Amino acid sequence: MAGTTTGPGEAALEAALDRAAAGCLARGAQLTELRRQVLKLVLASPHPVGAYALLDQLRAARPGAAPPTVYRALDFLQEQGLVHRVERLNAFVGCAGPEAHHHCGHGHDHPHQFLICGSCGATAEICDDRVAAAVADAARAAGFFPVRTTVEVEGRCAACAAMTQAAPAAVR
Amino acid sequence: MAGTTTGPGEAALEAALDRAAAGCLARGAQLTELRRQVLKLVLASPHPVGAYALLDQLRAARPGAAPPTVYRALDFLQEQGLVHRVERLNAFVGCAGPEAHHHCGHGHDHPHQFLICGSCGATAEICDDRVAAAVADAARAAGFFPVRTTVEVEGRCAACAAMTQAAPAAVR
DNA sequence: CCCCGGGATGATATGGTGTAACGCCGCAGC
DNA sequence: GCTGCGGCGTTACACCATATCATCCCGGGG
Ligand SMILES: [Zn+2]
Ligand SMILES: [Zn+2]
Ligand SMILES: [Zn+2]
Ligand SMILES: [Zn+2]
Repeated sequence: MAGTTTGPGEAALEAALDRAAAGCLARGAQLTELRRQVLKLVLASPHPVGAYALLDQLRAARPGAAPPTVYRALDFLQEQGLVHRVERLNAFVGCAGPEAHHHCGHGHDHPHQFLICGSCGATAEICDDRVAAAVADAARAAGFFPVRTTVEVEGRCAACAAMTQAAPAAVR
Repeated sequence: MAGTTTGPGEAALEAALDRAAAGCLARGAQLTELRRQVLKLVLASPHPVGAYALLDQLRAARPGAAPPTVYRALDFLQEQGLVHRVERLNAFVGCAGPEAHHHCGHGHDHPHQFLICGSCGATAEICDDRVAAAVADAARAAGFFPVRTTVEVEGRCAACAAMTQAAPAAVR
């Protein structure tokens, strides 16, 4: 195994960044060096990462970086569908499947849901059309015109649930 | 009409507070004067209200109030299912139907979804079982054990959508 | 009566998150 | 060259949330 919880390997990471840059160009936008650096940090993190944590890491390469530096980059990356914000955590994650979603018919502003483990912090992105449809239906039934939907589920991931059952006392 | 966007009338408000107090007692908790004041402020607001806005209003009655004062009260009210937090807004709203939900089989920790108008700020709470079921199914299908679910839809309410269509330039 | 424990509140301090506003620079395009 | 615009640096500020310790009250035991 190359990296268990350390994120993707360096080579795969650079390849993903190149793909992201190409996608931006195709949409008439530009993945600048700064934005690329921020995206790299987000993708390299195994868990959602706060803006100020990104800022700390970013300062290694850019000593003058300040909050607006990273927030502007994150806004851009969100518009490009490369990064999502996790509202419950005030944190950011790389999109799990920017090109996989193209394959299943979704653009760069695709519906998504998060499964957040309250025990280990792991956050998984899923893309369930039934959920998206149910939410859109319920909203329209109330005379509402949905634009953007946030679905975040807090609970236990499979690994943590198994561990809790095996050794309940080991948590604390 | 008693109050269009000014929230419920004083009498209805006090009645709701009395019902809330009775519900708390039934669950072995106590709606103290402070908590009752905070709940009253939340219920009186036609829109989601931030903790510091509540604090400002609360100081009229309690000059010494500080952030922990209002946050502790809000935590209690959330546990009692009398108030919800809107993650996207970092704000709080009174639960739309604490006793209506009992009627349809939900306890004081009931599933709910928010429809947030990005134009006028109006936030409606709905309780759609199909949405709740779809989210729970999707989570379990991924081997995840859901505990608490957040569903928040940003878009346009019926009134704002109609207005935008009638006079597109009137927004700005 | 005194002591004690727990719940609620008061009070102070600090940390975390996000944005406004201004200015500079480089690069088209006229 | 001037201008418009996008990207970025820089400063300052506003808003959101929690940690920590002290105090008060009130019911239960000794
Ligand atoms: Zn995604
Ligand atoms: Zn876990
Ligand atoms: Zn509710
Ligand atoms: Zn509206």
